[in-house]
Amino acid sequence: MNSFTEENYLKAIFKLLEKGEKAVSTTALSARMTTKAATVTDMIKRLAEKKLINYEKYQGVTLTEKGKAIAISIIRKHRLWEVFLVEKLHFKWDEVHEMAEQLEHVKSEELVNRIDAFLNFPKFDPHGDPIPDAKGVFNRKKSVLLAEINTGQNCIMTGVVDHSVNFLQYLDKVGLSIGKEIKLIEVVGFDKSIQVQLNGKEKVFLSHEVAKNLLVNKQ
Amino acid sequence: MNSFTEENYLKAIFKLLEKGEKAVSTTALSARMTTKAATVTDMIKRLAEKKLINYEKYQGVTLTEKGKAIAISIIRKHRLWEVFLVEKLHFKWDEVHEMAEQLEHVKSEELVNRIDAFLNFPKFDPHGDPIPDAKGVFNRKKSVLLAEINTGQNCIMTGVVDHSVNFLQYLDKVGLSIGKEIKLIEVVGFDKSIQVQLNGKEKVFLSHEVAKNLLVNKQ
DNA sequence: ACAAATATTTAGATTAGTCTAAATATTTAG
DNA sequence: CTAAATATTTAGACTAATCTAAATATTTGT
Repeated sequence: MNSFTEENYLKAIFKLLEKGEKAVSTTALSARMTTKAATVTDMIKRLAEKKLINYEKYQGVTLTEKGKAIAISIIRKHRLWEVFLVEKLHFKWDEVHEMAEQLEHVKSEELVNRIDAFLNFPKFDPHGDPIPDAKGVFNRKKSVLLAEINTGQNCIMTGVVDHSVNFLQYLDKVGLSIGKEIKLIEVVGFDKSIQVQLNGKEKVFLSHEVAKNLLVNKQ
Repeated sequence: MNSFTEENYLKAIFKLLEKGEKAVSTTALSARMTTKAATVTDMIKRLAEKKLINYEKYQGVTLTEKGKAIAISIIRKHRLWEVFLVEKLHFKWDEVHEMAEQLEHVKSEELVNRIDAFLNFPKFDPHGDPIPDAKGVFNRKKSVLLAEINTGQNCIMTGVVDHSVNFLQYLDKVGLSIGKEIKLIEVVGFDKSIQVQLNGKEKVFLSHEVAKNLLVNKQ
């Protein structure tokens, strides 16, 4: 079994690799982990020993398949717990990170899969980040706020920022729900309200306030 | 902050003290923690240093108020998580211990209190053990052994003494579970086995050994 | 009561994860 | 292209939690 620290290093390496570099430097990792470079060198030697990362002196590291699978499973647990904390325990989306950092290390595949089912297999966490499935497969695109996309862009609604009953009821009324296709027709400069087309059919107007609270995935 | 290990020692000391002794010996603790006596001596020195336990060489240990409060908070978390796992994720009551052992160390008072509310403030865990409230007060309504009640008495099952997988699986099979109504029909003098009626319906025979391991609240 | 048995502590070692300081390798700028 | 700047690794040390072996204290049985 791997320690919390090892799991955290693997997660950090995964996230840094996701940014595009082909290998992660000791310095980048030490910044991410808020430890010293010497500490990172020690740790990556141990992870390489365990065949969780590929490491050559002075050349940075990459994940092996085994290491990558562990990193993804930690990310899956982190994001599912975040959904649980927000949806079921009504925490705000910006309060859950620290708790999820601890919960992600609870060791039980069965537990995380049951949480997944309990939450009805969510695809995105409350921050709009995609949740890998039980096989480690996930949609790599992060969701963005509807208020931040360009005219003409086609999207799929993936979540909300504001979880208030009022807001959810409003969405229901205008016909917006998770999975709905949304195309941005135009932005009105005056108040930044927008006109969108739903499922290639009805067009509706949404205030900037509403657009700031809707998460979408660009298509 | 205290480490997982420190929290586990405090919990173990609390449980051993509950058994009635006025101090916990190094040997008792080493058996409970499955570590060596020498390891326990090191650890209790550290806990005494932190003023979480009272310790005098060769005299065993007791908990300070501070240590007791921590132990109770760990027990509260453990039992609430067990209720969550059984009630919400539909685990069987004999599958949840290991997961709860990990979850009990997640640090957030707010989290455990919200879980408590989410579960509607349960008073007993799935094994029938009482759950301390947010102030550390146990519901002291002490359940009694089924073996100790009188013929004709109506009870509600609240827990078990023996937590072995074997015993819990046996109970499952005969249809006994927390909350079940049990009426004592008769005691057979020969071997002290008993006949009980469940929920005013089916009657079943239980050995004295089983009756000695079932906790009930008289109605 | 006192020797044998048992319990407890001390001493010295190990591993994971961290640090600082020094050594070495790589990258970059003139 | 080489010297300076930067990045990385090595060496040596520290703490928490554990161990074994040895020393010491307490308890028990005749």
